[in-house]
Amino acid sequence: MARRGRRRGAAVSRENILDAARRLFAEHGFEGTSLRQVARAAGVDPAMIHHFFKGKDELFALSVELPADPEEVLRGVADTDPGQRAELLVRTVLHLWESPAQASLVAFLRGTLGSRAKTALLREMVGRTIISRIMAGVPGQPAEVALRGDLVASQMVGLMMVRYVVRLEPLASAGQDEVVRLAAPNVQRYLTGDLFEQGRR
Amino acid sequence: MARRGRRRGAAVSRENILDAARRLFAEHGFEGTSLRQVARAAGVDPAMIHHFFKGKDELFALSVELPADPEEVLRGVADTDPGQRAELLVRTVLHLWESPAQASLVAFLRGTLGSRAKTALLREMVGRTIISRIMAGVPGQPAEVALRGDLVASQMVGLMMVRYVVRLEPLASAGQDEVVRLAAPNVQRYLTGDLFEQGRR
DNA sequence: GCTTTAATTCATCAGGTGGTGAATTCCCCG
DNA sequence: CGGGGAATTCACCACCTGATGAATTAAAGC
Repeated sequence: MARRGRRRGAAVSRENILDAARRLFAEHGFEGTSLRQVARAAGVDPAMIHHFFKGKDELFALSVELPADPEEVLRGVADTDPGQRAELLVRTVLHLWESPAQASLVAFLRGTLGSRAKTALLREMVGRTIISRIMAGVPGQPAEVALRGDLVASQMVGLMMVRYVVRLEPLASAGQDEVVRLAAPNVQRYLTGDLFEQGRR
Repeated sequence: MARRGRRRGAAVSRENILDAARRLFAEHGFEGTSLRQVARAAGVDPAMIHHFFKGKDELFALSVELPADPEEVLRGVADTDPGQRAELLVRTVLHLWESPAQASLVAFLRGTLGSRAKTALLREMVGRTIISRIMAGVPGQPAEVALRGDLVASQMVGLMMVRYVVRLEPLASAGQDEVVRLAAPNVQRYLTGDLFEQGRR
């Protein structure tokens, strides 16, 4: 059934492989996904993967690479007044996660959280690149701002995990606007609020 | 060097295997860890694992099983006035994660988040068991309480991820008391605060 | 139209995977 | 002290893993 040699028509196998890889990595993680599964899902011989990519690592890197440049996505956020930045930040992140990029993002998290070695990559990326952009222009001593950044990250990461990875209901099905309304005030406190207030409410 | 037959002295191999499994599952996740690696780390023949456990699944389940019964750990929390429950909740969870159980907990998360199938397990467990205990006695309509529970979970999960799995600095090294002071007010808002407040601070 | 280049499959490799059955050695109970 | 049962290792099994090199076919460039 599968004749040998080049197929007729446009050459789309490379993209098919990337699509299949995205899906499978998102479902089963990095080590839980085999090249043969990917090839089968893409309707292609396993050797094609090595023809197009150097190996499993490169396939993973290219298929789940962040489909959007964090700098670009967060540009608007960094330009907003820190005192009202939270709402836009939450909205922007939700928007990104509900785009076609979702499979890549889940795959990235699943593959990346799977092992300690890969987690280091995520730490560098989230830590230095993303957080620093989110915190740009926030007043305060550097040490304090860094701590605030981690706290913001903790809330955002938790939101992504619960809503998109674990999919806890009813939060997973809540509307985007509702989630923004619910979470933004907490994020805002981490960003610029009084961290040492006593006996609120 | 390794003689055949039973070793002299006390029989500790079973515990050695469990310890090694905990460590390796925490570092490399479920599929990233092989039985032979575990056996090697435990200084034992691979066949021992099948002698003591039914297979890799049971080894994983037993080695990373929650070392503390959620019901017991959260008992004090559920008994506290909901209006001041957040501080105790955060403190309790931090305490648990800084106990010897940490390796098991990280292993549980790593193994569990690795694939979609295993994530369902976590969803059931966190969703029905843990959250319902945390939210016991919180006033409000069931649907609203469920949503509040998910929000609390999002902050707690994010905190665990950032502090213990990804280990973002400076949050990872912050003192327990400080983290409680920083995060508890936000958790409290999710628990019993006004979720629809406008233009705070 | 011919040649170069890329896409595709096949056959195969060395090594790792989880798992099994039997043989050997020791502990513990009677 | 004798014997039953548990602990331990060995020798395998069938299968899957990522990877390679050569052979075949089609598209692209001239």
